Amino acid sequence: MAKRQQQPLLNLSRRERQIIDIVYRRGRASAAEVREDLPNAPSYSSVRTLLSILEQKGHLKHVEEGGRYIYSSTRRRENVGRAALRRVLQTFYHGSVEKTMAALLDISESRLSAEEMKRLAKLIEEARKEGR
Amino acid sequence: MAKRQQQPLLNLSRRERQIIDIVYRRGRASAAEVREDLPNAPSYSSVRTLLSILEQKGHLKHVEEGGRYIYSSTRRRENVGRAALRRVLQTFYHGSVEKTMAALLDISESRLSAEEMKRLAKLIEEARKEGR
DNA sequence: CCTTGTATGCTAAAATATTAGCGGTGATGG
DNA sequence: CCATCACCGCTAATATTTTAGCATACAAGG
Repeated sequence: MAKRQQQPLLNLSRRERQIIDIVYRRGRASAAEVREDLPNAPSYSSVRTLLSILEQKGHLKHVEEGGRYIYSSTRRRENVGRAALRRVLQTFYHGSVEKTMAALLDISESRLSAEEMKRLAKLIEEARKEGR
Repeated sequence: MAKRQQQPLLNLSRRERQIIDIVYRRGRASAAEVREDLPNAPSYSSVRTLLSILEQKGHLKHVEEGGRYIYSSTRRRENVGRAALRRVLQTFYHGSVEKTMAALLDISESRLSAEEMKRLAKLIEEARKEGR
């Protein structure tokens, strides 16, 4: 039974994916900036082509700014982030939030300040109350 | 400045990615099972070709079982999961564990039992102590 | 022992993705 | 006013991905 195609992002080609990733990471970017971040960057011309395609497919939009195009996503970063998170959750952690969180804490231990920890604890506490 | 290619998984084609995703999700799978989960599933034959390619590239391995091949990943699910999590963290949440966690709690609120919440709180508490 | 169903390997065609070249435009500054 | 620079749109060649067909093997059932 073929699944429905709920995730347009999962249907992108390799380059398209790399590029859209860069745009999300940066928030907004020109063709030149995208190119800077691309592994094995192709010609400037190629990057522009891909950007056009992504725009045509509805993933990106652009505004002209000082004569050049600045691209950004058409979808809310927030939503796409959640979808990506959900995917990781399902694919690698059997849907277990607990396991995912443990992993998350783990990969970032050194970077977490006491202050952040505190806020995290609070987040959990709140979710706990709400869930009741 | 072109970045180094640290993530072999980011270099896969569309179908390859979809397939490897399925294998991770299932843990292990036959060609027929993979095909079941593929959106817009191509022929059985095509799926097998892709599986061979992925094996050749070193992403998958197989064992014969009752006359057919059962595929699984060559890399530890754990490690790949973390890499994926790191990517989401960077791409959508500016590297903020706190924000990521908030989102994680958010997408799953209904699914979280009180028991789980408790364990989560404990996890945070422990990380907190360790981090001191 | 033959037929059927389910697999595999190998091969090649068809479809898509990827790349880059060319011509044109507008801004800048000598 | 002209040369240069940094863009963009359009087009087309090249490379890769994706698909499926065909020959074969092996096990199970009649």
